[in-house]
Amino acid sequence: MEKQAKSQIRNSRILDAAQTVFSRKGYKDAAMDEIASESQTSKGGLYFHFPNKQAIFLALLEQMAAMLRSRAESAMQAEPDIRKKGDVALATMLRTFAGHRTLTRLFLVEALGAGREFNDRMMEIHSSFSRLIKDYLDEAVSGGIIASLDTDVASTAWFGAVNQVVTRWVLTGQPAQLEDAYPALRQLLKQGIGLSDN
Amino acid sequence: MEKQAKSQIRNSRILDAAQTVFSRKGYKDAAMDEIASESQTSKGGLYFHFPNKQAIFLALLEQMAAMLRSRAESAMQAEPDIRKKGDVALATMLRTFAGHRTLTRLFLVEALGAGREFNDRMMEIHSSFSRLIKDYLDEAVSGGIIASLDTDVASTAWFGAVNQVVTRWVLTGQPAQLEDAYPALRQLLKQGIGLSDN
DNA sequence: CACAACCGACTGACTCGTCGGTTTTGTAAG
DNA sequence: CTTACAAAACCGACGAGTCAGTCGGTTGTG
Repeated sequence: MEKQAKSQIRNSRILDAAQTVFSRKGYKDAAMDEIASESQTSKGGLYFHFPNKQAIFLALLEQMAAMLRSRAESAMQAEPDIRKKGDVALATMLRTFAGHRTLTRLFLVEALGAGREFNDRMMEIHSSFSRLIKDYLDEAVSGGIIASLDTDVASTAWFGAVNQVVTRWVLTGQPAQLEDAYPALRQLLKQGIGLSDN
Repeated sequence: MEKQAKSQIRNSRILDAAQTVFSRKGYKDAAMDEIASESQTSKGGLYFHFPNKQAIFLALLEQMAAMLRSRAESAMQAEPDIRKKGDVALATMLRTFAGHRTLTRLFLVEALGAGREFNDRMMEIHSSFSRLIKDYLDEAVSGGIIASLDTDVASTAWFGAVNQVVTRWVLTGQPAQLEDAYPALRQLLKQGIGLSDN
């Protein structure tokens, strides 16, 4: 096997291991030694692939954010009916979270308290999602689908509502199937902006 | 001055200092030595009043939770109109958060990622607030004010929506006055459960 | 042979909690 | 009033452990 491919494999094995350890211990309590042994490598190997601990964590966050964003965006583009774009985005998000529980845990729980350095990055990621929602809401407003409203607060609130439902699921396991929350959440959000449930 | 009163003062001065340091550094990065010097005490003094670092943090969380709960509950009891109970509770919460920014930061940001030991306690606190909301929603449903809905998901989503708006305010300072988010948030939440804005 | 990839002992910095000792306070007898 | 004494409150040096990151050396591949 060529070098590059092998290195690539190591790289993602490290990320897998980091995901496991971070989500088991939290950011601060996760030791590089543990990530090393979990990924069948050594401390030196880790530091060959990543400059420091923070970079590994950020890579994981970026990975999750990219996955969520791309899936949500393509799902929305594939749906021509503006009224339904929000629905498919929500359904897609829930499905993606449901399929990546440990990454979700990192993304929603560990990342916030991991230290001041991460808050900026996390706020950017949060903003980018709120932005996605805000653009959708603005489009719906200008399209005359819904009445004018404070889309800044609304997108933040929407994001928070979904966030909390997912966080509860991650931490307590309720609802057993995350997707079960979809109908109620959908109605709540749509009605909140004055879109009748159809 | 008698012993007990002085001890009481020390105790709360320690909590004040801890609040400052925890919110400046986060839980893990906050050193007991720093809390000691900030509270004009010594390490030994700290450990005379509290068994360990965790206990100090939990005491702060409990303090914030108790304040929020009692204010919200008494505000709701003072309001006879069921339709308006939610409004006054929301307004009270926002006002309380706005008046205690550093405690809010601890409560919503630092506490989540502070370690596995805190997640259980935090989930209990979250639940107790969701419960408060759920009871209100259930009362409104059985009173025929609103149509039947999944109050579990709804209360979680409400909590999350408020949570996120407050968190954004804590981390980014938007909106400048937290209370400015009240009208939009109020309409969003009430409309979401099918209560026309009055 | 050159260079990427990898190894793991080691260092330096840090911090929780402890403990022996000191000061302050309340109390009560002289 | 003051002396005596116990208990509460407080002090800070230190033990013991942790862990991110380094570095000199090794292995494998083109």
